[in-house]
Amino acid sequence: MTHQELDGLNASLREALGRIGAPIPDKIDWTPIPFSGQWGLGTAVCFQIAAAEAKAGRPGDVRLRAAEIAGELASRLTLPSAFSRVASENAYLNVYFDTGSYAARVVDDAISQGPDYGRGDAKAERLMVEYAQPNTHHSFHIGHARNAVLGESLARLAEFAGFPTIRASYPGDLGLGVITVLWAYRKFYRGQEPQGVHERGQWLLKLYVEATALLTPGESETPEETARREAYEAERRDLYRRWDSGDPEVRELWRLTRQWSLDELAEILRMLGIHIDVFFFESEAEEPAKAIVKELIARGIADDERPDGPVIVRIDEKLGLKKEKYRTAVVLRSDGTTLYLTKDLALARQKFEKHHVDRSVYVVDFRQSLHFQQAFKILELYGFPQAAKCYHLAYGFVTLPEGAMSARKGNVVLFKEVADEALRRVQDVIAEKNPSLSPEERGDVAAKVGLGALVYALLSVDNSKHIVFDWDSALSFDGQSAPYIQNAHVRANSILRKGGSLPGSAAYTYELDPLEVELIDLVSRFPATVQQAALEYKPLLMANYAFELARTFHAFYHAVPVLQSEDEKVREARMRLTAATRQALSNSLRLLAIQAPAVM
RNA sequence: GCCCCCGUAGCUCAACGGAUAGAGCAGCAGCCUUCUAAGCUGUUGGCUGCGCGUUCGAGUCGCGCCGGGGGCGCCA
Repeated sequence: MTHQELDGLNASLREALGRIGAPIPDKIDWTPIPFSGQWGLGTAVCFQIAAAEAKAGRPGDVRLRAAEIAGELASRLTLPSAFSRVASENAYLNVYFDTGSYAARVVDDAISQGPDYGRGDAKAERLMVEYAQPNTHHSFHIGHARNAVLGESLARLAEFAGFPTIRASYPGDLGLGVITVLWAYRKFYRGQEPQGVHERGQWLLKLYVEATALLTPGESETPEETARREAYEAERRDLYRRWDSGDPEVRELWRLTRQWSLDELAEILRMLGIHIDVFFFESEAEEPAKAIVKELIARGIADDERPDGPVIVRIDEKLGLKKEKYRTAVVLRSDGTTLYLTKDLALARQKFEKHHVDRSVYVVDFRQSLHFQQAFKILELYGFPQAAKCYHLAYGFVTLPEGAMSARKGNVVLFKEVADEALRRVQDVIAEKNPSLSPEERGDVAAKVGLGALVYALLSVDNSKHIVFDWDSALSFDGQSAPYIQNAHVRANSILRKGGSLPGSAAYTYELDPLEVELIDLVSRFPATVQQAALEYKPLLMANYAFELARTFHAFYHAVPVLQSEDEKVREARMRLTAATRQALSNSLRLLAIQAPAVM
């Protein structure tokens, strides 16, 4: 649907409205008609007109009158050439495309544009997605995976939709948790270093769990235990001081162990197909954060209550709100040290000024909603115009059936464990379903399908909802799942491989099967879905689209012969439709950060 | 006390203010000498938490309840 065609259609409609003496609305919305075997656009303007007439005093039933208007319009509308038929149905005015020419255009576009099919026009605004920001000295669990996958899919969608896009990560590399690990390392494991990227990363989590147990008051401690714990606690505090003052030995150990975490993170990101452009470290935000607080005080936005209190911003008061909503935020402790919020303000400024970001998306769990609302409002008060385009993509937790995951208690499901298990399960399925695959192919397919299943399970639930992690549903290979979509891609691929060279063009002038029309319809909607998913920051829309497309293709595959078509012209047209579908499937999966294997 | 999120089929979830609220899982009945059965077809299943309002039209928007979760001055 081009702008010219839509304009032409609207012009004819306005003319027809004029002829029947009806008021002409400012804006006419056309939406796809619910699928009925032929494909077109419908508008509900008749409802609006009938409602307006009723309001002006015309008696009678609005719905009947709308149907009457639709009927009159249908008989008087001069149809632009792209359309073949106009009808009044359920008081809607529907126009139907010339299916043949439209189908050919959709299929030709998808095939000729290939991996770029659906790419949006370049946009002026620069967008940054901040995600994959786990704390160091921990290991990457399934909740972090939800974050990483959401952010990556969003970044891919935004980029493909036309936004210059920067991927940013903000690891938390300081704080009591980090110091706790360092303490345990120096106390019990000095000089040790497990071999293997994941082993080292996971080992730090083990240290953290052990240390936390030793430092947490027990239920019935003996006096000796209490004394020991308090001694440990004093050591940890001392270590924190030494880290803070820049003690070379402590800093060196911190950097070394931090690198272990970052190495593991890099490996996991590689598995997920994620490349981060910019790393911001929390430990590097301290000074810029202090600087911004000074400015906030100087501008009268922040109130300095030191030495009796901290530096605060009374946000509601500054905004003139009567009810408490954004409340009061502390931006600097009374001892002059910064907080998470302070660092986020400094980080935002760096994003705006150094990276020239116009839209800034933060993929962070929903518990931090107030934190981000406060941060965005303070940025607005400061005067950053980009503050209005800061968006917190809040997502719900991944919990276990028995309750929340807790790194402290050590009951976390690590991403790597799930990935390994996914691989094992896919290998089993391959052995059963497709034993002819070579060992090399098996490994490759298992990685794509296993990880794909996990990624899809995390993306196909609205980000506002919690996910209860369950091995069987997270690694489901049936129904609404990545393997189902990948399998549709593989089947299309298989047809095309057997069909020989793809015909350069084909006509859709024969009587199309309803499944062919539906397939063409879905393929044609891909570009609009990209835009909507990117602009609304909702990878879920793409996840749903990919499933719909795969489902329709599977049905088509069973009901409609392609290579076995008796008519050569029909065979060519269906081969091209299969190729167009394969392209839309492949592009959709790519935007979900899921790989599409050629065989499975 | 205030703020935010969620409530749709037995379970897990979809649905630009628009046409008969849809999928998957689970259940039941079928389909592999035919392009990969990780598939397809059929079938069972609903006062969209409750009430009022706005609208030609509400699962969707507004207000008020109920239930669940989260957050609220020196944690991150």
